[in-house]
Amino acid sequence: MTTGTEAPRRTRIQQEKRELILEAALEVFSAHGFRGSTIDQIAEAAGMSKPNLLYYFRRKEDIHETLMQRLLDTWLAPLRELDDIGDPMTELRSYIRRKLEMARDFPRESRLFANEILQGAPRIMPLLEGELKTLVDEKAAVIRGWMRAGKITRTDPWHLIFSIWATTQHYADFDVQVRAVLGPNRGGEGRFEDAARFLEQLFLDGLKPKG
Amino acid sequence: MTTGTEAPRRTRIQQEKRELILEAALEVFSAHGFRGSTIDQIAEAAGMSKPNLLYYFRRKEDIHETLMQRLLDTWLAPLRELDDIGDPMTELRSYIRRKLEMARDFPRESRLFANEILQGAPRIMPLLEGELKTLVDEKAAVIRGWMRAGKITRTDPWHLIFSIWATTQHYADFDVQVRAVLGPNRGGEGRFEDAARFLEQLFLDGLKPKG
DNA sequence: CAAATTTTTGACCGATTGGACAAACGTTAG
DNA sequence: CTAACGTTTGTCCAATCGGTCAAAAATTTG
Repeated sequence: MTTGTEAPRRTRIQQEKRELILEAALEVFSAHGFRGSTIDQIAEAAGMSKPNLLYYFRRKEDIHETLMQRLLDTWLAPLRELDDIGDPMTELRSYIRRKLEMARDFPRESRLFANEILQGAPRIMPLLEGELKTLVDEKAAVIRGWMRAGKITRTDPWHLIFSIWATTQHYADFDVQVRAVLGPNRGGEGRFEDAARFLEQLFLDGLKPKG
Repeated sequence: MTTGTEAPRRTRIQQEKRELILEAALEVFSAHGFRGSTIDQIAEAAGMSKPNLLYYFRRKEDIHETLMQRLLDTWLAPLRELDDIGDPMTELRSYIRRKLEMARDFPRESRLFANEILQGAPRIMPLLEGELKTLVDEKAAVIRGWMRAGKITRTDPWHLIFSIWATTQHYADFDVQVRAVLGPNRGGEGRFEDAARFLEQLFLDGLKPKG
């Protein structure tokens, strides 16, 4: 009995070109959404003809699916690293910081994910209800443990996680709005440091155990 | 000299049908995005034929534009109500609550807006840099005044507003994810009350002036 | 080198899309 | 009633889309 996903067994050229296509597709999909993007756009961004692209990915959806699969792994990595053993405040601080760094360094990935969820997550619903829920429940239990031990203020761990997701990803997904509102002076690269300072104060001061 | 936008001078039927179309278009656009939606889908949702719909709105973009214009007014209403004179804590609490209520009662509007921003706000960029920035700057000054007066903890007012937007709108835009993670037990209608409690604690406790 | 294999391309196809149009149908005011 | 005006629809069109295919070009393998 072989596994469902067979060994790909790809050529050197196949590996390279597939990477090229995925990079181009990330650019295009994150900017226009799945239906808003055309194979031609992706092919042009990847520097090849449409039939050539379709030689590496037989369907448009295959590109998107591959992209989403890769994304989810790296996307949830910061939460996976939240460690039961570590100091609660330090753990939460570095989680927030890592999430904000991802918003800064991988805004396209964030927007790709946001697009998918906005449309009702038609392609990753099972993952949300399965892998993601399991992970969040697990980490919520960790946080709840810290609360029970009096290390941090008691709150709802799930909504705490949601609010960290929301605030950090906001700087990637709503980037144009953030920059427009902050204006040319404060909207430059420094906005992420300002955001980091603000979020640290908001979450960590708020979570300090009360006398 | 007349204004740029002439008086529409519409029939009773025109008014009714245009409303019907806009309602249907909100449903469709918010679910699939602009490019992901077709005129046929909107026409069917509005219970009329495509040519008939095009009799009321000459182009697909016109529907979207009308929808966005209406949206922005109601969308920014809560922030406009933030009152210099009122008690800071009360004002912020009701702002957060109102925003969360909008996420609960008008999720389609929220997603329509999120979609537009995600795509780089191609159709409302001037509004963001103009009207929106002006409003936010004005309210940030109000908040800063409260901070200077020692009524609330000092932080960055702009990022405070961003984080309120992000956390509240998250419950509309990422609704499927929230429900998937909370599961059938906690993901029901009660999730908004849980969120309200959490956000109140997060923001208001964090903003209480320190001893 | 030469055969086998992989990669690339131009031409093409059916389906879908946004939109035009004129004719048919309804409504309303005189 | 009837003429004028507003509304609705069936039909059609050009453009775009995702995807196919066979043949040419390039690469790998023996």
